[in-house]
Amino acid sequence: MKQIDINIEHGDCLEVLKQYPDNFFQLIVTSPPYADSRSKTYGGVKPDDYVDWFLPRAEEFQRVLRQDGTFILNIKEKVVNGERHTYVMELILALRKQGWFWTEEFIWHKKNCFPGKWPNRFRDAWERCLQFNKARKFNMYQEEVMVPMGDWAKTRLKNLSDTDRARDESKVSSGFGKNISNWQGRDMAYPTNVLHFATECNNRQHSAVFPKALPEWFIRLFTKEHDWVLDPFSGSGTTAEAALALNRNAVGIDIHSEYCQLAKERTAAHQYRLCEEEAEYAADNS
Amino acid sequence: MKQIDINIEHGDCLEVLKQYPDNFFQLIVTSPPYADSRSKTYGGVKPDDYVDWFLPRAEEFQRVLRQDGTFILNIKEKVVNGERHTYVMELILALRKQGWFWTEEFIWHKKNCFPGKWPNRFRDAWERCLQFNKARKFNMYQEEVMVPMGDWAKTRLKNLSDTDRARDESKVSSGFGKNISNWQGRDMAYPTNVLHFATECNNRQHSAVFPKALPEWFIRLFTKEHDWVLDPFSGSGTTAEAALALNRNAVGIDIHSEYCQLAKERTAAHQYRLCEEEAEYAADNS
DNA sequence: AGCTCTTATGAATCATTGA
DNA sequence: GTCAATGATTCATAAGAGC
Repeated sequence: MKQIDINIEHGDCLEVLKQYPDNFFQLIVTSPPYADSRSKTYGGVKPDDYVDWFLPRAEEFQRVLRQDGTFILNIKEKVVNGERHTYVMELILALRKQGWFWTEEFIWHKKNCFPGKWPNRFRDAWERCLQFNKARKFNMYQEEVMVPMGDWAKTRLKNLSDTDRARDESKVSSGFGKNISNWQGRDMAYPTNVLHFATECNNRQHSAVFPKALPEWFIRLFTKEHDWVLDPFSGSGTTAEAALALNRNAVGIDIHSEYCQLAKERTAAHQYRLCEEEAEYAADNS
Repeated sequence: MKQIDINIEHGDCLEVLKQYPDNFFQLIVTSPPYADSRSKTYGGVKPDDYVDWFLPRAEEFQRVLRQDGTFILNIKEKVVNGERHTYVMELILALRKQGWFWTEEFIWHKKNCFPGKWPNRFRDAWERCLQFNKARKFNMYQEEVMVPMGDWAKTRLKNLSDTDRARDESKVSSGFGKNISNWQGRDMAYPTNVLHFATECNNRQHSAVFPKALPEWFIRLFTKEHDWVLDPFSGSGTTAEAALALNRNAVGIDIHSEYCQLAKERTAAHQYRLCEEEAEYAADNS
């Protein structure tokens, strides 16, 4: 049994990452400090300065990420002066100039978003999860995140009608046909690019709204066991905890020592479990 | 009873709109032809040329829109060469330079999105509905789109199948069950900025590009009866039909005469109904 | 009125082939 | 080599039919 490592590092990821070699991490998944929000607790980058602040760090991310690795950026633009700020749009364009491929934009639909009422907008119930890659080919394990198929399909597969196969011939102008027989024996379907996760509102001391299920989903999709996962804005260590629970190695970096302390405590339990298992394994094989 | 007008105009909106005065429309809601490399399908604007093509038209939109009016743009970027093209990002930035306020981005979640499987991406289940305004203050009637809490909860609970529960990974403490208590005693709730509409797949001759419910929602939210609604890329007239059904005046413009013909036919039924009602009204008051 | 079962089809994407 | 057309892949919804 291979050892699972976990490093929680204190400092600015721009500096800390210099210790890490090129092409090291399989996945970077992070929810960086949002512009200006929580300005006291988290450094407080102004919306207008956000891109300039982010880019040098993204350059380090690109260096330490493997060629077949993936970078997931969970972000949402703030409302400034009654309109959505454009720093996320600008960031996407700037990251592409930096050499990243903007492969996809997942939507995280927050089902139990914060209540509230404003005169000219509704509650914000979604965030972006931007997928960037170093190359067009990257590792992806789609089967790991399959979801139960709709009830409709299940009942239908019991009796396969003639017309279900007939559309192969009667193709429409688009040249689209279907072959329902492929579905037989399956009760799982591939998900879409809209993710449904409830925000965790546990009244811990940290205000992170990042539910563990979110990094978990991307870790399962883009890495296999014993791969290395990085969260350069680690906060209370949700990503590291998720990685550990899935038997991946993890590095979490945060500029606040309190958060690092918290993250270390959270991951300690997992490490203890892993050590136990290792000891058992060793005993069994002695 | 005031007369409801409907104009379906044939031509390029860039030209046709010149006949309309400044500050005329209360709402512009449209789903423009998406960028497409194939030139035959719909005018065929190439992704790289999209912003340049769109901007002069947006300038006309800005002229004919009232100060307190709203412009809703339903759009989604295509995948080009394995990554999302950036023309929508660039368009948002360009429209802001043109003077528009980018107030909000609604997400249209298409639950019955197009099937398919690919090695490095999942099915695309959402589109953007970008909200632009001429001023920070604009008309908005939030009560008109409130969702009935009781009914929704009831049907939701009734239809809550096992797969629904398995699919919603809201197994956190704040999950589905807990929120039910919050609904007690409340009939209506404000929606969020995530909209759920299925694409219409009726076996008619004309296939609606977007479901009627989508323009309907925005028309109810941003206009009152007898306001003027514009769809500059009208297609088969879904927006005009929705506007008419809600007792709003509508103008639809499309560059294809076949679509204009179709739109006229669709709206004719509504106009007939309105005339009938008017006649009755007149008879009652004679 | 309900309920099930049947059927049509949708702004999709990718790899390959052909011009 | 670049660009355009073709074939292969696949799920959720509503409308309609039948009971």
